[in-house]
Amino acid sequence: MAKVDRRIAKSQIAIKKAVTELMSEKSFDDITIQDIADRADVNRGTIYLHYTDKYDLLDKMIEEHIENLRELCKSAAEMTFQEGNYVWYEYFERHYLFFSTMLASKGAPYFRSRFLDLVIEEFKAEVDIAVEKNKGLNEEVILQFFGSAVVGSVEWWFKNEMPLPARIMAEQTGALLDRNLE
Amino acid sequence: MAKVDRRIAKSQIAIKKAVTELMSEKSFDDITIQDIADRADVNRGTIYLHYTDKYDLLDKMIEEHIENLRELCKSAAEMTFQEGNYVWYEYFERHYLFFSTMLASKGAPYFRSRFLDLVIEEFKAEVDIAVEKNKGLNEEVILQFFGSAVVGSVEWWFKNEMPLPARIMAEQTGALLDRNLE
DNA sequence: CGCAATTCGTTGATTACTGAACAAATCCAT
DNA sequence: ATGGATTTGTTCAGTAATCAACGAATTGCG
Repeated sequence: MAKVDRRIAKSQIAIKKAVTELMSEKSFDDITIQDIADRADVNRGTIYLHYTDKYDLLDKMIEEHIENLRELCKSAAEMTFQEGNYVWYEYFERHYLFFSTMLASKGAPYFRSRFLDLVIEEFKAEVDIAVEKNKGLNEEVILQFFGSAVVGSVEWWFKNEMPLPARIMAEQTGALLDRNLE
Repeated sequence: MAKVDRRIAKSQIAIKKAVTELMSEKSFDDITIQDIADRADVNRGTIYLHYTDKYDLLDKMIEEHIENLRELCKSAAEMTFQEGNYVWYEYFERHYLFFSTMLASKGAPYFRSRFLDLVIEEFKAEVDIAVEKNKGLNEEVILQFFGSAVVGSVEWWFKNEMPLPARIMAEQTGALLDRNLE
């Protein structure tokens, strides 16, 4: 991909970091563009250079993480669910503040459904393969069932401040998936 | 003071941080301008906008810290040595990486003498006051004696990875100074 | 030593960011 | 609801940083 000007990269990183931090402190509705600019140490106008408003900014942050998770799936295509899950949980851990605020705060309920959509989408190929294990079951039901299970597990993990190591979470939820879908 | 463009502030902070980090990893002589630019995530040319070369850069970093310590002395003018020392030790702690590499590494022996000069300079006023305690003693000797003592204590503290809390160091060296100069 | 490779310091054209200002929209207490 | 204050989104001229390129100076290896 064409490499971006490092000034753009730095500005956007600072802005996104600022939003994540602010969302862990107060509701998204109460965050002003000026708040974000101050926290990011960036001129208010700079934000408008990259995003039309704060909703667009949050959308792009969400889409970026969703896209990154999708990319991780590609590289994990040949793995078992246990191994593949671990790649995801490492990513969650690395972006702890973002995911915990996104899944915990009421400010961004949209993220949860966006996240669920991705999980289901990534499951589709696997379910096709595991036909004999699930004969007589409706595919949509299977996808919703296990998709919700995965999302709920991640939510529980963040809301309880990661009581188990990522490795363990990945192994256990991975085992449950392997047993049913592999 | 006239507020500086935040782009300038950010660039200079990134550059100085990069130098400090690199100096803790290798000798100053082995650090190239490109190294600094890479670490600071800044174009190589940007460094030349602010500094003539890496020696000028290091000089300005040193002078800035010396000046900050001098400022701290002003605000601590009415304190005892114990209290005033604590203000210094808090500053040392906050800039741990800089001071430990500057006092430990062979790359910047100049800093030590610059630091000693400052300590002696700041002691001068106090020694004038404490004449009766030190009658019969040459002022230059007193200044060198206690200046070296302070610098040596700080060096020991950093070289041994701060074995005592800043608070204790400040109290104990402060007590020794109060006993002799106050 | 001699030569290749790296680093240096500088240049010029381009782009991103800045700060200040503005009218319009929104918020909020009375 | 009304008026004052804040926030928004946009504009503009000015400045800093970018990237690519350059010859000159240094380094380091065979």
